[in-house]
Amino acid sequence: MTTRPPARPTRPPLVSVKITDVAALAGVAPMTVSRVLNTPDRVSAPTAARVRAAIDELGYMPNLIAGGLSSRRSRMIAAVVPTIASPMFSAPMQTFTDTMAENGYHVMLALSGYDQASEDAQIRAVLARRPDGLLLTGAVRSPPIRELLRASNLPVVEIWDTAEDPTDVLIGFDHAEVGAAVADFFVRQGHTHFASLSARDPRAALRREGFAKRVAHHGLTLLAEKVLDAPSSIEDGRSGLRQIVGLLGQRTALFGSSDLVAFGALTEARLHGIMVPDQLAICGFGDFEISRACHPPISTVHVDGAEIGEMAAREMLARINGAVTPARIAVPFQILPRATT
Amino acid sequence: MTTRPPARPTRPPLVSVKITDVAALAGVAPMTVSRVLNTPDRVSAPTAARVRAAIDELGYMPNLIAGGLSSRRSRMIAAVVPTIASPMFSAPMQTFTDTMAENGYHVMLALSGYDQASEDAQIRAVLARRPDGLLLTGAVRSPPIRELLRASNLPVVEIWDTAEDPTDVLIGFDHAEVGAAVADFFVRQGHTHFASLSARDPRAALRREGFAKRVAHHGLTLLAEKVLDAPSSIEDGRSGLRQIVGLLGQRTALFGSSDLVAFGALTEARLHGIMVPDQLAICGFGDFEISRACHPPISTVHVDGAEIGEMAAREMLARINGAVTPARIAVPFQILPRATT
DNA sequence: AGGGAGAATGTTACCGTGACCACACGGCCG
DNA sequence: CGGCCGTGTGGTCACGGTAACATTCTCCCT
Repeated sequence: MTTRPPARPTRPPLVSVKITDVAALAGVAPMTVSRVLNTPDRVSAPTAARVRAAIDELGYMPNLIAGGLSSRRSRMIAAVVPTIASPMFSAPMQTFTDTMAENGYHVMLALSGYDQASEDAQIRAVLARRPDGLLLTGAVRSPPIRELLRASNLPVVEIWDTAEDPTDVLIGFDHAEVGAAVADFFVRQGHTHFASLSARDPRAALRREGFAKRVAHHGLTLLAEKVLDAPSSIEDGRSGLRQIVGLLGQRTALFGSSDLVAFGALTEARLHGIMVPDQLAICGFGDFEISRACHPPISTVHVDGAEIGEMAAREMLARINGAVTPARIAVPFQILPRATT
Repeated sequence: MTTRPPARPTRPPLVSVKITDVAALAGVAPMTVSRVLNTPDRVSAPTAARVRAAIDELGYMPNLIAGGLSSRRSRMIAAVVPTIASPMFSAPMQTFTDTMAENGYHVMLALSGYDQASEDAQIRAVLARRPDGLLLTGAVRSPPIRELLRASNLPVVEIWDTAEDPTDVLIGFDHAEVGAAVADFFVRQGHTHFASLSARDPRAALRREGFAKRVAHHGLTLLAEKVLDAPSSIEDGRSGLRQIVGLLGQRTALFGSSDLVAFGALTEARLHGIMVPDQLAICGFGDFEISRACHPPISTVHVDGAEIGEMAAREMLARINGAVTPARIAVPFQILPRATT
């Protein structure tokens, strides 16, 4: 799938000014120019001023490719996420990228979809760029890739998941616990009949299973479990509800794998004349804006994607700078009861 | 704002296997290994097979940093977008990144917010990485940056906009025309009183102005124009409607700068007991999923963000490979009448 | 049979920077 | 007053590849 572009003649340099030109104009050695840019406190003030003047005059722009080769630090992080079309991943990517940029790092984006092989391929491909760190979605499941990453001693931050044995650092929560907590929440409200509408992705599956197990544990009835495509959309929620509507009883509690699914289910339920929450209670996941801002507002599980992205960036920076940080960081989740339960 | 990370000791190489190791094992020159990877048709089949065996045995992973320095081709594109939190930008970024990846290019992501100075800074920062091309949102407005980009002879694809004089290639449409078309659409439906709810971003402003001018041109009445924060959300649409609700007449046509704003306005209007579309007609912009999948479905302006991202990728690849492509590519937009007009 | 073209591979010389070590200089100490 | 240390700066070379040119060999044509 990753095709090499055809060979082409060499392109002239983007900007022809290089560090030696600056050095010549300022009357110093190239190394001193490099120090002015990278370790300014090791250069005397007058020299630094001369160098900066030369940089401005020539419009010098350092070549980070060359610098990266020489220093073996690319000042770049690679992020492999399934998609940025869902708020679940775009929110943490947004804050992660911002926070890394504030600290002089750029983020290379690789989209893996929901396919395991594609994720492995993307990880291999980005490693060829020698990133200073890797941001991954979910724990790495492929053993050879895990080995590769561990052996490389590269900072790896995995988000949105828990695992017994993370590759390096993992920031997330137990999705099965989320499903169980939602089941308990419904049970406390007196529900006895349940259903779920869930995306075909590993984390959504864990939530669905956690929900189902807890329902069974209470000895109550799971009327329907419908699995939808990933990433699942409002439309998936609507069509999902249409498909299970015949299976629902007088009073059912529905767990949607994301707020988009929940919103779709809510929309469709009302069109069918089903009273929410009296006949159908609905709880989503993710606390996306839509669940808060629609009417009636949808009960959901709050998890702070933006916060996770920022934490991931801090962990990444700490690891890059040699700090030893805990291997697993639990992020709290919280059920937000609103009008649909 | 872009702080350099503190200096650190050199990191050991990610993978210690280099091209010379492969060459030694295969009994060929390093250059031949390079050719096997980059121009396989210039290597005899038996030699290529030996080299590939050596690559597999050693687990060799090429270093694109080194290759990029030597060849002056980074096989990387930098994308500067305001945010990926809005479907407006995440949709084209998704398809752009996918399409570039299929062709062996990675995408470096830089988020500029809606601040001009930040965009300039981000462009300068990413240029230090010597990308093979630049994807920008909207035409570059800063003259020194334009000059820099033009002089660098770098493929630059600007999307989501039109301009008399694009930096290189521009893919988009005239936002003022969109506003005018929406006004005409409302007028054809017999509307005489209008309002707009619009984000504080340059392109939304153009749509709003185009709308207002066309309303004035028809000699009709613009009751309210409310400017919201960017990127504007459902909540902005709701609070915006609350703020203008007192100004609205018996029958008003409202133009929202995005479907999120329109959805918020719709939600709030119904809570106020305003009949949609009889008392308040609403048209959004963007054809996001929410406008299609909510109830009642919201009339909107369809523009295909995913298509734009893919076109941008094709243009980018064509330019990188030396093709001369047209400077301006007009993307059609289309008003989709649904239940709110 | 000689020579020229073209294919396959090797050799050399960088690409632009930063790590490392050498070195000059001034001040402070015993 | 000599040696020692710290600061500021310069010189050299390696980082890991690839472009460009050189070389070898084969095959085919005249």
